[in-house]
Amino acid sequence: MTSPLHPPPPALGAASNASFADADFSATVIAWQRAHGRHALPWQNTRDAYLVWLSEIMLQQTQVAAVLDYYARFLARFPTLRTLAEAPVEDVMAQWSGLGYYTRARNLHKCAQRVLAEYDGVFPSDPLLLAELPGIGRSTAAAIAAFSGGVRAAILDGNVKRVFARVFGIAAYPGEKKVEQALWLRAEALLPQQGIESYTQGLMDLGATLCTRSSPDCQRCPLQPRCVAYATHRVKDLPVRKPKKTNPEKHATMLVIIDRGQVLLQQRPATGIWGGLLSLPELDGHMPLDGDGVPQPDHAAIALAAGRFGEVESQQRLLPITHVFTHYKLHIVPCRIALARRLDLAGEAGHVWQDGAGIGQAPLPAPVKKLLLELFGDAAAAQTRMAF
DNA sequence: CACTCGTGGTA
DNA sequence: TTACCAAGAGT
Repeated sequence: MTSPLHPPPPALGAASNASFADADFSATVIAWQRAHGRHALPWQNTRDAYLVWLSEIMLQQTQVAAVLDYYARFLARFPTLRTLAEAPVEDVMAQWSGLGYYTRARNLHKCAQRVLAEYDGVFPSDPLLLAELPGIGRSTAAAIAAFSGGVRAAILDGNVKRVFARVFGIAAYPGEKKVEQALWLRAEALLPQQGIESYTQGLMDLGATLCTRSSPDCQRCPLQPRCVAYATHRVKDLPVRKPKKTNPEKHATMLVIIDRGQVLLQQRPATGIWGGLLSLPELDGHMPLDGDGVPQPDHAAIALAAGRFGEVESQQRLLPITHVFTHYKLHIVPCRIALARRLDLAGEAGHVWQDGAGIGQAPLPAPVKKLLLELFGDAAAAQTRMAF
């Protein structure tokens, strides 16, 4: 049986780790980074662990272009670790609204509070200690330690996995435990003795700018002479794709209950999709299926659900929205409901009336915020822009 | 360990 | 349009 790794991994143990050592590899990456890498990103050219940490959390599974605006706005609102730790979590969620993976925002807040309480507001420099903090895993801990403290520690993010898979010709799915373990061994063994910051940034930059998933620029790559995938014409086939599975489709009816320029919002549970965000109340219970098997709530069911909040004056089905997640597709049928008389919300825990003008600042999921901004017109959108 | 968790860009 | 997936972590 042949190993998917190239060259075949030796027996486990410290000695096998050392067998991957290759000073020329790191020297090549470092030289390339200093000449052609990125040096002007907002979170670079600093050793402030707060600035580095925030960027690393935002950049988890999120591309640089999507982070830039959020990073600037977040720091304008929370310029220091203390301001973040002492802020209400709702404010943190509002700043994160639209960026996705909202557990990151809750863990960010928790982490700030723990660093303040346990480390007097100063991040530890040891990656093992960093990795014990909420939201910081092994790779993120290494990146923070390397960039903010010059600590020699290995990262293993999507960029590194892709570069390694190609350069070393690793023809196995990197998400598989055994393969990932082997990748960590290489990552540790290839670390340079000097210049950990340039090396770490260089791996990220190579993956992000040259060794991209699609249409990589091998002609400009400093690792091309030693790239197994390039030599064997397998660049397009590596890294091995994740085994695909068919994603389910889900349906939700959202109630857009409007009264006197306000819309009714409901706090979502802390866990699960859009955890901890505000959103529109959803219609639960069984709904009759139409010809395509799509649940279609009838007017009576909608009126019954909305009746908890007031006397329904009118209701109107809005255009359906399809929102695609990584692992399923959600079909939203929004239903606009006008109230003739509003009941008080005592006994309706987690519900709140939101001014139309404040929608842009509310901690809402992206599709819900988009829908409401359209419904409430340019006034709410203008208010959003003014706030920044 | 397999699964969950957002959003926007790309082909 | 559909499918894929990017500076991963938590469960």
